[in-house]
Amino acid sequence: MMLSKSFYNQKTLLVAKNILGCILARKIENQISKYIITEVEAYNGPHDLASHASRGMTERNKIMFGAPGLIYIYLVYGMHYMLNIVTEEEGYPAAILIRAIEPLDENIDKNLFNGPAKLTRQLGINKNFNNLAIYKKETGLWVEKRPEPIQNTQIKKAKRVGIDYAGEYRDKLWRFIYSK
DNA sequence: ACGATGATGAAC
DNA sequence: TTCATCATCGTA
Repeated sequence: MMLSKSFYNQKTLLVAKNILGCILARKIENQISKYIITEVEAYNGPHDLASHASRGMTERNKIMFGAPGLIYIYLVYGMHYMLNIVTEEEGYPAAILIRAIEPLDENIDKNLFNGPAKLTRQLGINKNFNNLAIYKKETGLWVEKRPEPIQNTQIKKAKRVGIDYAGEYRDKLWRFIYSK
């Protein structure tokens, strides 16, 4: 069952926690592969100094100000695409960054997907996905509800990675990690 | 510990 | 138009 647009129109920290354990599905040439979402980060609002949106709207980050459920892709370090999903109502800039997923197929090497750049590379996700809707199957990328419930004790909180410049927001525990 | 690698945004 | 910066990763 695919998560609908309304799922993403909730508080960003809630979306971050609730998407853990859900299934990320990718369809390439009629082949569907599925992965458990295991790690995400929240980039929350105009005041979050770690967020691209903290210095106002630009050509790159304008998707973050858009409707919930839109895909925000950007390139870092000249070579890595980052996969984000926009949260909350239009006009409020926020998104979650997908940092790690785990293949349902146990035969596939998990280590290929345990990083935000590694997973986009594996799934063939690039700038073409920017501004597409993750709640539409024709995008070829969607999220399905949790196959089984998870406990709060399975969710670890941590500081976000690579944002030491973010002042008072540097130490926010806005990174969420799901472990079985 | 460090270099790869290029789009982005702000300054000039 | 230039220039510093960067929500990372693989190799050392």
